[in-house]
Amino acid sequence: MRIVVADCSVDYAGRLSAHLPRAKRVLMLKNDGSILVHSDGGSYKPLNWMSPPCTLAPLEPDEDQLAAGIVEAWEVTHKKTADRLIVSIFEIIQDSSHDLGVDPGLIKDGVEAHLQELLAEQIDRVGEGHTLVRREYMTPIGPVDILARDATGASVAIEIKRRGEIDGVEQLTRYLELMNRDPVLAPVQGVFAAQEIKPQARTLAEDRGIRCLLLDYDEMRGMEDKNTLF
Amino acid sequence: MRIVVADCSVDYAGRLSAHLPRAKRVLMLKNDGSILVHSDGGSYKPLNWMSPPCTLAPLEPDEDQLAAGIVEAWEVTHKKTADRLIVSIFEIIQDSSHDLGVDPGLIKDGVEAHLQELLAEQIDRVGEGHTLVRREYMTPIGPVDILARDATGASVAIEIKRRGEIDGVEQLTRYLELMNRDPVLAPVQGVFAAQEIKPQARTLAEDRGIRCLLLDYDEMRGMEDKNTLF
DNA sequence: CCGTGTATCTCGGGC
DNA sequence: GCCCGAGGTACACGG
Repeated sequence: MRIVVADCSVDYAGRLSAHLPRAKRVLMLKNDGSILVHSDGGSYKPLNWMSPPCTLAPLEPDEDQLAAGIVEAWEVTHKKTADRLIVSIFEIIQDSSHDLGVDPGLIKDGVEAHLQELLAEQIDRVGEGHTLVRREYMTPIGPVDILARDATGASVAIEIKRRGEIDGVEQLTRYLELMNRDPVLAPVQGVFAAQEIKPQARTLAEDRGIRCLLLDYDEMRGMEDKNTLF
Repeated sequence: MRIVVADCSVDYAGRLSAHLPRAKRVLMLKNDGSILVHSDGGSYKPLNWMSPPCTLAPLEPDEDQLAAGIVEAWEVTHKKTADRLIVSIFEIIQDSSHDLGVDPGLIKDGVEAHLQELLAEQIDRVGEGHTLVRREYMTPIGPVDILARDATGASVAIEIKRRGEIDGVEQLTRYLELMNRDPVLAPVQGVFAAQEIKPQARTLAEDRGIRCLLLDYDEMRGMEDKNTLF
């Protein structure tokens, strides 16, 4: 990792063309050849960047550039696409390098995948006597989160969201339409399960005959603990 | 802007909980109080971060932490949500500050709007004998990108995307449903035009009788150049 | 202020 | 490898 603070301008050509006028910025050069150009504002997104895999090479400034005050220039090119980023440096204010080693990486906890896992284990939360057929049941337009059967053996397609909004109801509707054409599955009942269901989503779902199910994450996790600890 | 290279561990609690085990990393502290935690890999996204508006305050390490080798700790709290990020520092390897000033910002040359403009000019790409009615044809639920007529005079509604995905098909479907209720327009044929159409989107579109049209941006731009240069 | 649509999205998982 | 869904999405633009 090399960190350079410099007065510079930047030009990018790839999916779009973009230009950064001359200003003081922080350039972060990672070991994989990638580069981030950060200013003192914005959020975590750099003003401009090049994602790996890419290579950084020095460019020889021509006479015009030297006359304009450019003391150094870098060309960062992507290895697979034609993306190109050029940093023109007017002054280097700080330049330091550090060996950071390989990062152990982020450990995350508590997302949608976990909800799906829990509901698959506790499928009777969908209704008494329900049984799991499989998670991520594939259809030509994407995977249904959970396919189950109710006590009578009828198919139940379950879409799980952390926050249930209209998009999720649309998604489930598409699956249901397709699955109901399959004589082996039809008729398929839809269940929209989420930790929180927006009123508009609930209205739309119920209007389409889709059942809504609120999930209590803490309670479900508690159940799991009970199952695993004893 | 303060840049700290340090041996540290990080804990985050907010929408999710996350933990970064002890390792050498780069900490970028922006003037608005926000912080980015970067490693030497990944892309422009930090391992962890806090977006503005937020405040950074030093935490006094307790005995256990001091015994564990923590020499300093920071608490970064979001001003509106309950998000909290804690950086525990075992060793500071480098610490520097710079006044970067306000950045003039990125100047983009877009592509998205240009596609619509080009297709309106080259409307026969939709089909022989097609004529443009108008761009951004307003409906009660939003503007259709292009309304045209085919060689027989029948209405054609065109939705344009750079990348055609399922959402775009849904959007066009809603427009078509509405427009087909208007006796002046009906029947309206749907055309889903994009530089790239995902298989699932194509499947859904064709299932709904919507025609898919691949757009070649370079070719279309080339046509335009020919028109404008000579 | 909030919703909507886009993104050089990034990131992870399945096939 | 591609394709797809999710995101602490971020971000601009419109109402």
